[in-house]
Amino acid sequence: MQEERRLAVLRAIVEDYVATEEPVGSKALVERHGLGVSPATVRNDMAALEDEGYITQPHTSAGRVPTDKGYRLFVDRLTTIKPMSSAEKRAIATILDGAIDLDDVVQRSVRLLAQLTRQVAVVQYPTLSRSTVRHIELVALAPTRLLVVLILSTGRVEQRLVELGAEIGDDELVDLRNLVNRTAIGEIIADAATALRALVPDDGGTTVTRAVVDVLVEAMSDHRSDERIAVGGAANLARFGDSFDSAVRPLLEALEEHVVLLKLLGEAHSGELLTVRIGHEGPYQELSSTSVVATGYGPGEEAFARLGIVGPTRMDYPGSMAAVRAVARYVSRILDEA
Amino acid sequence: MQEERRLAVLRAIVEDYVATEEPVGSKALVERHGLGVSPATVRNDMAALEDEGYITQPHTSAGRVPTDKGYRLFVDRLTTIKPMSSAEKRAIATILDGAIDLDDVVQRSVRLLAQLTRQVAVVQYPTLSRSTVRHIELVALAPTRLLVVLILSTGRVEQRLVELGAEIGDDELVDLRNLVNRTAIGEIIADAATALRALVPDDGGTTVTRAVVDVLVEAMSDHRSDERIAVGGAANLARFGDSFDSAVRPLLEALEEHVVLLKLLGEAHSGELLTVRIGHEGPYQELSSTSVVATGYGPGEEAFARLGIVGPTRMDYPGSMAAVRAVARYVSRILDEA
DNA sequence: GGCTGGCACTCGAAAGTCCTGAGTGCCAAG
DNA sequence: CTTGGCACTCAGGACTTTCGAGTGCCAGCC
Repeated sequence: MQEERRLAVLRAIVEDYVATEEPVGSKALVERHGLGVSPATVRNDMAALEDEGYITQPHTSAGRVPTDKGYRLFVDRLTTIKPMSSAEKRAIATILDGAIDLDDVVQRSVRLLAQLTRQVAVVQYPTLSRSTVRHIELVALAPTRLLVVLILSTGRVEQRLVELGAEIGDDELVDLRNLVNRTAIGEIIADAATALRALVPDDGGTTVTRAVVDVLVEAMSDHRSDERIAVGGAANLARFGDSFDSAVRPLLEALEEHVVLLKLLGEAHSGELLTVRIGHEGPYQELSSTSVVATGYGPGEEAFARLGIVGPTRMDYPGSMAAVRAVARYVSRILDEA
Repeated sequence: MQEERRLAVLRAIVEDYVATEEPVGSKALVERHGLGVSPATVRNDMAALEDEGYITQPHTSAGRVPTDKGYRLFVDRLTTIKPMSSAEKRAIATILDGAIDLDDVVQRSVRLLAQLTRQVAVVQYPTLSRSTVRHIELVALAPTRLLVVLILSTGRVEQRLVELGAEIGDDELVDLRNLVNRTAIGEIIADAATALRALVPDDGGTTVTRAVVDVLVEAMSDHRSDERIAVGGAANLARFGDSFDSAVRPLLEALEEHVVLLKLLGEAHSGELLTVRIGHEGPYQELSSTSVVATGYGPGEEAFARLGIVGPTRMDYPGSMAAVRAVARYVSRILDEA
């Protein structure tokens, strides 16, 4: 039972610290939370918690502050993700349902997430890798130049300009269009790419076909789009006027490094597991005072991309986790329907 | 001649202040710049400049700082835009020539501009309004559902999902595709929209045609894309650790308000005029300590979108102006070729 | 054994004080 | 018009003092 109270104390410390941004002392603690014991008792507990590494004192005579380990425990054992209010749910639904295409869904999600959590939100665009080919369109812009449009099952549209080495006639164009579509439609892009490549013998084939196939294969294996992300809510960083150098500056710099952000979000696994990475647990030393709350999303069981929020270690974890999870679910549902 | 020297003094003050971020005094001024007079003389000039409102003292006994009016004069009369070094020119060329499509051009421009100026860069996506229809594609996703793809002369691709009220057969689809393409291709989108609308009599027409036309017209008149912009280099704001509240915070907040940024960039006029808006000259009071250097860009003589940088009033105007102009020219040239 | 009140102690933050030097304005002389 | 000289101002840094929130520990109590 003392054990239980200690955890209660830790929870109280985390909650107060997150709320006030100031080290919390024993007296304030008993006043604000109704733990039925005296400050002295709490002090003993705090000493114990400190020994175990869950909290520290910034300086000798000040209140306690949770350590990364403390937050970890808080997240793992003391948090029940509070469900979103029905008003919030409705807001999510209305905002996301208004989206007109995939890009719009992503952009709306970012804004939404940033607003809900008042943190920096990051959403990865769905990756190509698991999507199938829905349609390929060839548009003649000039006798020797084509616009190749690749439409995928996720709604993503990739477009490329091709300079053919030679002229192409209308009939030829129709034939080619039929050919590539027959070959690729319905296939997962990896398979589509190999099938297309097989159309062109190693030694030759017509220059035109070769050019078009090359560009399609390139577009399909282009992992640039795997790395595309949308970022929003940078303005929320302004709230952390204090701790500017330690927390805001490095984060601000990281925000433009999409590779870094991707790594922070983590790998997209299947299943919908919510990941919380606290401070030093992350891969970047400079970001040791920022945490990441992220999860995968995608239609059905597949998680083909991730989304989440990035903020200071001192953040409202339950709230953030709830928001991230809720938005991910909604986005997944929308992708399901599409 | 005293008049001339006074301007020299103003220029020296601006340059020093921009470089050092500290109020500049008479003594330091004569030392660092080779004006062949004594500090006392400079002091007289400074007093005069202050009377006329070009500079002020932050407090009684400190150096002088340029006012917005001072910067204005500096930009208008004391600045010759220094041409970019050939190395810089080459860098611009290589980076922008590597772009694969319109979006990529815009995104690369933003990064480039941010790097060159070490400020926040903003690039508006080319507006729809002056572009023509290159091709319209209809893809059947399901018997009652179409993907409508609208390809414009700028390389922009707009896509919409349409729920038809009824099923559509293959032949019907081909006919419809031909019809809309015949009607719209080559037209400026405004004209294309009216022409398309004329296809459907007010009282009826087939539901399918009506649905497709509606969505096309909507896509063509969708001014959402007029408001699309790319932002980059927010990390550069981190350099202004001082003056955080006055300069960085409001700007950081504005960065997400694309409407605000668009207004800052200004209207796209034709011609390539470089606009500099200093501090309070801008439309937003909260941004009274930020300046904007922007210009229009676009193929040929038409400026159909704008790009520029946003930063503190205390910025390197000649350098920023040179970079903005150079990037705009290059982007325009690329659009010319495409 | 655990909880509590009491008490001496620590030490950061805020407020007060002093001092220095960069910078100014003005004046009389060149 | 320029210059050297001079008295004056005042923000910012260094130093000191004060204040109080918070702590650790101990002896007594349940």
